[in-house]
Order: sequence, then C-alpha cells, then structure tokens
Amino acid sequence: MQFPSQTSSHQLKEDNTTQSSPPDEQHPRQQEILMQEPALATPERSTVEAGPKEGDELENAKAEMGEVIEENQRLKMRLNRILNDYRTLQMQFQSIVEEEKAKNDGEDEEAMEESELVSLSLGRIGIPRSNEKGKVPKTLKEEEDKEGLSLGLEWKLETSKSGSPSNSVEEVVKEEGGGESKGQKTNRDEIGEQNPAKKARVCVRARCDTPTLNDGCQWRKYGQKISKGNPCPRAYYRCTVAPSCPVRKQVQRCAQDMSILITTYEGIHNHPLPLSATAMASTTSAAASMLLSGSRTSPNITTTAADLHGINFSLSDSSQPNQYYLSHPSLSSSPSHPTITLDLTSNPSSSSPPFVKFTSNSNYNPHRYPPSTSLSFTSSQSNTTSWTNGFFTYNNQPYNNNRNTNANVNVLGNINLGKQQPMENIYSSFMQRNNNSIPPLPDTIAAATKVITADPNFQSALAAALSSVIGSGSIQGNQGTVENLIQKIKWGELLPPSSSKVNGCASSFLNKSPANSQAGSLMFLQPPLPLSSPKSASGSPGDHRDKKN
DNA sequence: CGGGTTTGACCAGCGC
DNA sequence: GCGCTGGTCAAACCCG
Repeated sequence: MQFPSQTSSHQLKEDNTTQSSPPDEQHPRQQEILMQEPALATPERSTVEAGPKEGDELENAKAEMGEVIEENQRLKMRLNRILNDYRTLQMQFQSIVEEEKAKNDGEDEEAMEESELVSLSLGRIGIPRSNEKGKVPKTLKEEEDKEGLSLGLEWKLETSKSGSPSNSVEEVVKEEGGGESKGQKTNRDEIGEQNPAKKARVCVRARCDTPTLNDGCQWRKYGQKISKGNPCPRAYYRCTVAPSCPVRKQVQRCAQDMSILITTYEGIHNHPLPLSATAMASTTSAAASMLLSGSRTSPNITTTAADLHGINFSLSDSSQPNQYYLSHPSLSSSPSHPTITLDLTSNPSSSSPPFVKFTSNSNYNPHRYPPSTSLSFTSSQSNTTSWTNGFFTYNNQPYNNNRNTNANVNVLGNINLGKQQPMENIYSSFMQRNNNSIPPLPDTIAAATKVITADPNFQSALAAALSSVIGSGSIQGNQGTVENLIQKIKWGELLPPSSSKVNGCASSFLNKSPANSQAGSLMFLQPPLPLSSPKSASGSPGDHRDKKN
C-alpha cells in the first residue's frame, strides 16, 4: 500500500491549486488570509500614503495598521498551527496505518483485491472487515450490478467549448444535454450539443418507507421501467423547479431489500434551490466531485462541484440488516457514468453499532471505467433518520441527544471537534456517543486511514464532500483538497464550544456554520422537512404497476 | 384547467 | 446485424 507520507501539506496545497480553484474561488477564509498578506508585507507604505496631514489621522492609520498586522500575525499563527496539526495528524495516520498493516495486511489486501473496494470504517463495526466482505456476497453485488442501480450527479468538466468563462451552471447546462436521448426533441436538445462528458452519478441508498427521499426539490415523474433483475420498477424523475433544469433522478427499490430505496441523482441544478434542497446537493456534488477528481485531471472539477446547489434528502428506518455496495460503475448502463454511492443502509450485523463506511473502488481500469466510489453511512439501529435542510433529525425529531444512530452525523459533527487529533477525536467522540459500550476496533481507524492516505483522489474528494457538508460557505469555491478540509476542520476550533457540542452532529454544525463569518452562501436554517411529500415527488417505486416494454 | 402520473412506443448503446 | 436493455418521449389519463 502506498502511504503518501510524502504528501505534506505543501503538496496538498499544490494539489489544491493544480486541481481546481482559481484564486477567487478559494475559501473565504483563505481569501481573507491572502488578502491580508500584502498589508502585512508593506505596512509602511500605507502609512506613508495616508499622509500625515493631521496627527490624529496618522495615529489612526497607525493604529489600524497595527490591528491589521496583529490580525495577520494571528492568522499566520493559525495557519501554521493548522499545518502543524496536519503534519501531526499525518504522522499519526502513518503510524496507525503501519501498525494496522502489520496486523491485517494480508487479509485486507486480499479482501480489497477481491472486492475492488477500499473500505473506510469509522466507529465500531460489529463484524470485521473480512466479514463485511462476506456480508456482501459476490452474487449480491453481481445482482446489483445487473440491476444497473445507480444514481447520478453529473456535470460537465470541460469548458473549452464555452467561449466565455463559464460558471458552473452554464457548464451544467451544457453537460446535461449530453445525457439526453439523441433522437428526442425537447427543449433539452438545445443543450444536447454538448460533449458527452463523463458523467458522475451519485447514488444514495437509504432505508426509506416513503416512495422517495425528500431532497427538497420538486420532481416530476417522466417514466418508469422495469429493470432487469429487479421486480421493482425504476422511476425516472426530472427536476421541475426550473423548466430547463437538467437534473434527473432515478428511484428504485432494492431487489434484495425492498426497504432500501436507491436514488440516483444526475445533473446539476441550473437554478436557485430552495433552502431545503441545498444540503443534499452539496453532498452529492461533493461526492461527484470526489468521483471525477479521481477520474480525470481537469482543474475545474472541484470548482464546478463547489458550485452545485443542494439536494436535500431524508431517509428512514435504518433497521434492516443488509448492507450493499454499489461501487462498480458498470452497474449503470454506461461505463461513462462514474458512480459514487452514499450508502445509508444499515449494518449487516444488526447488533453492531452504527458505523461509517467509505468504500472506494480504487482498482478501476481508468481506460474502461472511471472510478466508482461508495460512501457508506451506515446505521444499524432501527431509527428513522432524516437529513433535511441541514438538520439531522432522529425519528423525525431534531437530533439533539447522544443516542447517536447515524454515523455520518457522528463523523461530521466530530470533525468539527477535531483539534490536535481529528481522527482520534472523531473516533473517541463517536465512541462516547455510543455509551462507550464497545471498544474501538483498531482496524476501523486503520481502514479509514488507509483509504485516505492511499488515495489522493479520495483525499480531495473527501475534503470536498466534508467541506461541502460542513457548509463553510465556500460553496462557490470548493478547493476540494485535504488541506482545505483540514483548515476547515481546524477552523472548527474557532467555533464556540456549543457549536461542536450541540447535537454533535453534522446538521448542528451546518446550522451553526452560517453564524460563522465564513459561512456564506449556504444557509441551513429551515426546520427539517417531513419525510417526502408524495405530492411533488410522488413517483412511487414501490407501486408495482410495472410497465413493460 | 393546469400540473402530475401512467404507459406504450421509440431510440441509442452495448454485447454477442 | 440483431436482440436486449436502459432511458426518454408524449399522448392519455388522473386529480385537485
């Protein structure tokens, strides 16, 4: 396994710059720092220019300069501290990884080779990873592959065709057309001229009793089909918030477990979204960013992803014992669709505590398939959860107790807590929320470490995803780099303690973030939505009025 | 009556 | 080239 211990923060910085963002799209905090640098460098000049017309003015100018310098120094110190923390963290990662590698190397290697998945598990896992693999029998995966279940979030990464510097929306509009059926004439044909850019899809697997996930958007069902190998029909939805919105989603019940709802998002909204829809879009866009950042080298990847608006979603009833992985891009009909799966289904071992599983198909053949990645946010407990409007709710109640039943909440919320040892804090806090009833499994951290450290793409993607979810306000300039993520994590230190304590969940952090000066464009202030309203997105994948072709 | 859903038909991509 | 499959269209239908 390659551990990028060489990947210093500087390297990450380079990655950041090469990967994406133009300077003006950087994180507000970074912008702040950058903008203040010159002031620090040339304080005298400003003073001179101020002109000592009056002693008061001069003194005021000096005082202001002093403040600016002070602030700059403080920021620099913070930055240095962040970098130091990051290095420390890396060292810890490395040691943990090596330690773990010595233990389970052979087993893990074999497992990963077999499944072509890299699993990152945070929290307790009732069954060792090797068993997890067993939980996902090949037949099952194959079946799901056959089903072609994939969700998508796609965007066009190339801007060469656009004569002007296109914003993400424009890119999206162009890109979306590529996915249209050629022979069909709709207003979408206008955008059909775009290149068939590699499409990223985001697949959300969640246990849901409702026909669809409530993602905050309005959808119109435009088709339904029986897919091979799945008795449940697949419903096709189109975003109706804006007439020309290219976003589509597919909804289908899992054949193996009808309680699992598989929703695939594809496309980017080219219109403002309701607040209730921003969180999900951020997540899916970041996930898609993760995919594409790993599958191509376009510097626009993360930038584009950062511009996405949100789709919000809710899910429920994570009590079922199966966990599936849809990690192969081939599961969709077109290999041009890299697919990232957010698996919010439950742990196969119902007795095990909730955990987070990040799986990444890192052994893809880049010539044939883009990478496909699966993020599994798993809970084994039978609680209804929803993630709407940036609020995470528990049994439809605001999630504000310690009965943490959703790993993504744990992870994200604790990331906010992360200081000197983010990962350990994440883990320990996670454990605390689970009543400390089960000791941590070393391999969970190791596995997480392994994934993060072994795959730079995953690093950037994870950063993008988390930063997006954290809602730091850099939605318009998501660098999608680990460094940025780390910075954001560290900036969590700046949050009032309550922000890291309240609910201890991502949603709480999201809710707090806007109050942070850096949060800007995203607001997660609406109350949680109820579970999906069948009115706007009523296509019921569960209704078995199957249409036969 | 407007908007959403249903559903048969059409089209394209892919594998053989 | 053919058949299969996924994805989409659009007319008919439904509903508030």
